Amino acid sequence: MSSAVQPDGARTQAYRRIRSDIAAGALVPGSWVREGPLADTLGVSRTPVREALNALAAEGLVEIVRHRGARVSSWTRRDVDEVYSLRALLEGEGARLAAERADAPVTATLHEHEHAFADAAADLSRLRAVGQDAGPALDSAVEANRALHAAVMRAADSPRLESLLASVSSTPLVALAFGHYADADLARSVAGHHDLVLGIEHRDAALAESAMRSHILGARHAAARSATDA
Amino acid sequence: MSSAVQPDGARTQAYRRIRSDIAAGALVPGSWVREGPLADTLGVSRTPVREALNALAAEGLVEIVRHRGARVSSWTRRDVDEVYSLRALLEGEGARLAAERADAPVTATLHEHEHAFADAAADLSRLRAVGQDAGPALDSAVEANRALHAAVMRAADSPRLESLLASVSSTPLVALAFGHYADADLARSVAGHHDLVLGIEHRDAALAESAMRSHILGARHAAARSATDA
DNA sequence: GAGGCGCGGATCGTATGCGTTCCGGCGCCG
DNA sequence: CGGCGCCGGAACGCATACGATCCGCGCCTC
Repeated sequence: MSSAVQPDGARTQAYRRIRSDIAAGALVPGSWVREGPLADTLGVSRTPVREALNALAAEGLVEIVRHRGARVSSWTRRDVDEVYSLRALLEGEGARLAAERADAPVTATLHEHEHAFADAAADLSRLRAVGQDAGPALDSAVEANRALHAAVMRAADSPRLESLLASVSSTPLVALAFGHYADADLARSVAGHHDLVLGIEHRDAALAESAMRSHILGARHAAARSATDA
Repeated sequence: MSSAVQPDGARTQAYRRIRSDIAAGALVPGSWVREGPLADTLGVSRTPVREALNALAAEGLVEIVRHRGARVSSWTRRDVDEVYSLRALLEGEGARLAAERADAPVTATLHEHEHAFADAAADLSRLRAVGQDAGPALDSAVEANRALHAAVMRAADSPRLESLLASVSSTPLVALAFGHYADADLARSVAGHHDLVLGIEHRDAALAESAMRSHILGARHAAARSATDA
């Protein structure tokens, strides 16, 4: 009846909805996510909702207890540290690979890294602009940041690495962290990204990996500030 | 009618079955896994089978195409390399953490690393024994190897790292690789594990990480020999 | 008054049914 | 003779139905 009939299935719809509700804070950690009510809200049946919950459980966003249901995962300080350590490890590796492979079509299935990195440079420019404007367009900074990281992973050209990273980055903490970004943090972030792009463009794997690692490990502290629960 | 009525749900049953069938080679890469027939074979309905397939898809063991079904993933040489690189990265990190945390109860939720590592030493002994006997008890070596790696990850005390590792180790390649182990490989493996345990027991993070990395990166070549498809 | 026990309600886990989508083969047309 | 469109069959995606399991609460016993 609407405009779009079936862009994607009901399952994906449920998945996105629950995910965004968690990220937005509408679903607080520890609260239960009932299948029935959610199905009614979305206008679908319990089956796709159930599958979406299983997918979210696989990513660690919710915990499922047999015959009890699914509840939103709680994040302790230690969990946050763990996630950021792993992100540093994985994204560092991604940056290293990106630097090594930049415009060096060694293996098959590679297309146009250089082109992909033109985008990355554009993202960096956007970040810089926001850094100067300071403040208002923070959403834009978040988006530029996300795009830059995505460009790096694309250049790394390692689907499984990307998948692993998604498993730990899916957390709403990444978004929440930005809410606690001080201006100094933002400046440091921009500078870090500068080194990162520099390292990749000059095929300096050590610089790229190191810059990415410090970028993430630095962000960890900003994130830690937003971890309130035990 | 059997003995056990409900040890665990039908979903887990289906999951294990499909997984082992893939590992055993009963399901060859590229072939389709139909929901209906499998449900009949297992004596359950399509629903739990379907959920099991989704779980396996999340781990990358099968690929699901909408309205077509699930088929066993094919492994190219490049996929194998990628998996082993990631294992080296993750297990290396695990070894590093294990060495850093060995008998140093800094954070909460740590119990008895030292005790956990008594087990690890025992596993190492078993590996050594097999190394000397050479040949016959290769299954025992596989098991000892698995136990040792598990002990390291336990000592690393990082649930998410463990989960990520499972995502890439789930592959049947790990088991297959041992089938192509030459005696020299086995000896190298034992020596590598020796350094690994040494590094952890002496809290030498660099040694532990390095030993684990070379152990895995070495095993990659043995695994590469068993990768036949394009 | 405190603790154990049984009952009712709610929710999940699985089974089954129906509509939709896609593939493979056959006939028609250029 | 080759390419294109239609049609039948099969499998999936989702909806719905039913039985199993667990929690909360009131009652009974000590």
